[in-house]
Amino acid sequence: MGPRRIEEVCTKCKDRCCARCFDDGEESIFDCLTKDELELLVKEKRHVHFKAGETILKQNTSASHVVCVKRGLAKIIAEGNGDKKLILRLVATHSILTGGGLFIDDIRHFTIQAVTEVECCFIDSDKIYELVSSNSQFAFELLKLNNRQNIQMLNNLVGITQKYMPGRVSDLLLYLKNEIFLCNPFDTRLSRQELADMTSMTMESFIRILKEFKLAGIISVEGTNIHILDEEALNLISRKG
Amino acid sequence: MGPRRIEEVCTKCKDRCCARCFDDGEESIFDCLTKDELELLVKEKRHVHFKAGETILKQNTSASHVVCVKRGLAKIIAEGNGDKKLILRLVATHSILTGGGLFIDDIRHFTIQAVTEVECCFIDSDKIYELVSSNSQFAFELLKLNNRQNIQMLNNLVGITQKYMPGRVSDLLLYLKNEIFLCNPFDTRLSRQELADMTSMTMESFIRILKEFKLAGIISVEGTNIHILDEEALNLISRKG
DNA sequence: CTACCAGATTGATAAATGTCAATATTTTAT
DNA sequence: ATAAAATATTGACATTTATCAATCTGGTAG
Repeated sequence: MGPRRIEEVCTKCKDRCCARCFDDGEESIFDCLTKDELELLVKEKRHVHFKAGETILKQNTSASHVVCVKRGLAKIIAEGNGDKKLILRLVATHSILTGGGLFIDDIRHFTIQAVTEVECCFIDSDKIYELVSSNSQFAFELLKLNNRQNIQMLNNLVGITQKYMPGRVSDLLLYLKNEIFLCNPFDTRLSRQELADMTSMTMESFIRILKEFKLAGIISVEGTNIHILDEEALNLISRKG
Repeated sequence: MGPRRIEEVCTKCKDRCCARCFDDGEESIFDCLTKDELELLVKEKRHVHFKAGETILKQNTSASHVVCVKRGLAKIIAEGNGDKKLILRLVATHSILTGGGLFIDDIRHFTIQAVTEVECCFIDSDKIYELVSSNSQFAFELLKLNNRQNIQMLNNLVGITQKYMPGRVSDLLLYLKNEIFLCNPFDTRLSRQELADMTSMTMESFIRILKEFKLAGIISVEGTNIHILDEEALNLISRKG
């Protein structure tokens, strides 16, 4: 009944999948599960591979599964009327994604799309329901995760509604460096349009602000590669609005 | 051990307080609690009265309590740099308010302020922790409530970032009628500044849009009293952006 | 009743942001 | 390698929104 047994259930994935998905030292909401519960979770889950650009979950479809991203980078998009879209946040390795409507209307409230190649697992929502009922520590962890994500998104959106474009671009660059890529020259793999969609401005406006920052010596840019040269300047611009 | 016993614990409030706060036919996340659990929740809670304009909870203070609004209207504010503020939503009777940071950093992420006179109860956060641990149905209800509120706020903010002012004002008017006051000529009790803060625009701009709507015969306005004459027009403007 | 005060309204103007079209650059397919 | 397509950049201009100052309004203290 050790982890070995659990791993065998999923025949598709060899490396860090299944039980060990969530057993790599990173904090995880699954840490609190017993072996049996983990086995329940992992049984019948499906392992899926997405190419860059593919849609993982589509807004307004039925939310029968949650998704665990195992490898790669994905973006969470709120789609509005017309082709307006707002990228709410990026998702890197080892996150659980519910699509927003879990426990309520079972409708997804955002679209999730692969930025790079993405490997992930689909788990039945029902399993999550079961675990919330049977394991209060798990419910607690899920509450924490939800709250943390929502506060982050909220702060982000409040910034977008209250700051001028340079402040928003500063916030985005700092977010990318400090919360997503965790290193300094970083390769976003994101198009200008996608970066603009993270700040709620047009691509042209975004490019102009980026150019200003380049001319001011605050950053250097090479394709999708960004190097922050003067982080303090960005902090200042962010605070000033 | 009936409800009477529980009610006696709180000596301050006579009418629909304590156990009966949440026993009036409205759905409530407390419905799933046993009598004993309700008693635990209600013991040591404090009943507080606020005058219009007073701050109930202040952003960035420690989140040692949650608040149940029993009567009156309150607003939830995200305070930004400077005096910038964004009113995220209004809160009417019988809602539980956590201030946002529950279970995470125990810091409040918004300010809650009374619009009219407000009566509410303060409950120790610890009690909520205990109940989440001991009653999985309660954890579930709390998850649902959180998700519902967050999706609503998110949709609202996405609208604000993607629509021009007339669309945002339309959304606000429809929100006030359909989700807060639930009747048609309705008295908001909110100043022009507060209404503007709900749409992330300046007071002057808000007044101008309101005037346009008046001239177009879509609404009539008398002080803080608003009458929606042509809801379809508002829906149209909302959709169009 | 009168003078005051806060909130509401209006107008003129400036600033921020978006739109559209032209051009440059990079990527992809052949 | 070369052509075609997609993405990025730039510029001129239009639109949206904010800012600032002046005026109006209704309520209230004296």
